[in-house]
Amino acid sequence: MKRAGIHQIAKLAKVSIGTVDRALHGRPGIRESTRKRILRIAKKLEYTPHLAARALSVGRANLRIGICIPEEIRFFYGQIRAGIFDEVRRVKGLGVDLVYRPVPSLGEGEDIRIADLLGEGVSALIVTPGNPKTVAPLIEKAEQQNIRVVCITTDAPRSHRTSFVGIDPELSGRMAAELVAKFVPAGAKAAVITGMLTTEEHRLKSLGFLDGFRKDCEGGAIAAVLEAHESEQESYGKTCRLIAGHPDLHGIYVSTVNCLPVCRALTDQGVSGKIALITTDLFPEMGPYLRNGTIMASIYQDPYLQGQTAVRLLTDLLLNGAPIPETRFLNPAIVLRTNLGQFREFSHG
Amino acid sequence: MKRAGIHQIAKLAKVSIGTVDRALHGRPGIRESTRKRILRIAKKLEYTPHLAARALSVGRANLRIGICIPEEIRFFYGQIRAGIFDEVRRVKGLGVDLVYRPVPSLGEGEDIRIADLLGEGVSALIVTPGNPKTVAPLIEKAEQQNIRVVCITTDAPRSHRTSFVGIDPELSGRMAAELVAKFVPAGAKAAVITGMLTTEEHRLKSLGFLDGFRKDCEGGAIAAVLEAHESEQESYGKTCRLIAGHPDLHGIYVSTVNCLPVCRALTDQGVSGKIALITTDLFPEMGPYLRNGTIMASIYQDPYLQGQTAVRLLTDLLLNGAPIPETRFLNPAIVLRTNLGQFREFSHG
DNA sequence: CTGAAAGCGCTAACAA
DNA sequence: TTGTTAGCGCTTTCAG
Repeated sequence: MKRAGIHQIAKLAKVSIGTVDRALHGRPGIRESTRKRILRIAKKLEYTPHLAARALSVGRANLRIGICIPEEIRFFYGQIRAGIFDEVRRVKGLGVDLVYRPVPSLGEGEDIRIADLLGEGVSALIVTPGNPKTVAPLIEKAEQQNIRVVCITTDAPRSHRTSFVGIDPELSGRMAAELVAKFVPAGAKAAVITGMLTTEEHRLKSLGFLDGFRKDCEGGAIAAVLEAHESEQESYGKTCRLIAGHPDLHGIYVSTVNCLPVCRALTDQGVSGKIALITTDLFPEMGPYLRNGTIMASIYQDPYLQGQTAVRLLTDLLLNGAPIPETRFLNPAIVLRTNLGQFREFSHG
Repeated sequence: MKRAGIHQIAKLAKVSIGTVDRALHGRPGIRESTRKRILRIAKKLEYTPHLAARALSVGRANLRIGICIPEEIRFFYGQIRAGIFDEVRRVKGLGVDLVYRPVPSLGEGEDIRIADLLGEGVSALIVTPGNPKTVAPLIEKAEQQNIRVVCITTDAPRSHRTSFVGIDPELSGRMAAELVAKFVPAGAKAAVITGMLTTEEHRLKSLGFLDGFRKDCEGGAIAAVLEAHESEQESYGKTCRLIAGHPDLHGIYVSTVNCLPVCRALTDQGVSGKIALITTDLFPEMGPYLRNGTIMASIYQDPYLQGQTAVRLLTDLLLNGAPIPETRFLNPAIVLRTNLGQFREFSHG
């Protein structure tokens, strides 16, 4: 059987297609009773709009997605960007387009950018809130204007954003713990090097690791949880002291992207390969350390997939009316020496 | 600036849109010289067809993709199927549709199914060749009719299929080796349990493991490479004997999906958790063994992503004219206890 | 408040 | 060999 169209509905309702259109889209200038009637018929007929027809009729850009992410294209955000752009390109034919308003770095002037986007008539937003507190009101405002916002990588917890795409930080920590626990002997000591524990994400990763390690490693102990505050020097120094102070240390989990100082410290102290080092994310400079065994494995957030997924959630929702999950945790990938070449960071330059 | 359309071209070439259409699509009834001229103009204008318009005009099914995969929906192939169907649904609006002609099990009557599909006017094919030798000629025939065929999961090496989507078996083996090597002490013994070594895929997985283990595990040795021929009994029996005969065995890699007998053998012999067991793929029955540590990790082929990727390659090629890689190796995922819930097999029932 | 009609860019059938 | 024309299903504008 053929799919019902707007004409079909019009005929059954004994109105014109114009009226049907008004009813379907909540446009003004129609009596409430006729709208009800039309909607009922549409439902009965399981009407779904013909997207190609709509795209054709409305011309360019049926659904504009605003993007506000950091401009730093070198690694992580560049991958997110690529994932978003690639996915949008695939559905351009359906009238999807994007408005790219990046910020120079995470959180830098994002309020202005997002406010701009709201003014540009987008119907959806993808953002990495750098400063959730100041961004939250903007998100509220957007959602009230019926602009769906999807947070990516970092969430805006106190807002009513439509969805979040990213990884589950606690799971990241647990995976790291499981790997360490399997690599080290029972009763071993391990340590966590993180950013600032006041940051929710870092706190959860640590927590996940701590709890996971306690359960996975019989008789294991946590030597320390160090806050490196994303500082290279601090990271290096604290790691050196950690190693010196704990000759029986067998595992280290670095929960931030800032793992190079730790690698250098391990190398300099001559314990590269002796201590199971689990890191986070992936960028080219990590290559040598993964290859020579300093880094045993890395928990990879798959930024490209995050970008792709964010766009998919939105188009599935806005084009096909698919349900959208409130949060979408992606499966962290595990980077080893052998599969290094499989990751975009290492195969696409 | 606005994108050039068929009208624009017609005006510049001083012909009608009908003629432009003929030129653009290699339809008959046009002088070669005018076709050349029109094509040149189109190129200069960077003409890209408006897919929505095309889909609308041509009505249902602009690009029909034929699917011939095993019907066994329980696990692996069910995931492939889901990936394919989901992805097709997302571009249905662009006139993409599929013709599903499954075989009961791998290779069973696939020639007939594929031949059927060729007769049904599809313009692309996604197949899992069960018997590459007999399928290859059909693939040749299809490609000669300008039907692009993508092999999925298993390749048809001697054919000119347009692309292959799956994992690199050798890499699978290497990853397993890296994991085992990291889990066991130096000088440890490991074994491989595989299907039939005459099968290319099994041979390559074993090879990858053997070579990888030799390099990754200092002083390590391979205790045995057992062919279990996908038989439960054989698998169980051989594993028991393997364990009995090698008290110093520290690692086992099962390169087929048939890992349950091995798990049972390890459990029955009381070495569950003592021997690092790396398996392949994922299905619900593996859950308990992953949770209790009998299986240390599994190398997951991500069938859903394979299906999705196959469709994407085809639509990108046929709709957007994107280049298509001759082979597309996906990154095998690593299943651990902690991330078990992230996989579709365990979160979607 | 509702109806009628003109396209959107392309395909396909028919005319010349 | 080429031109003309009628839609595809929807949005939008202009009349009523």
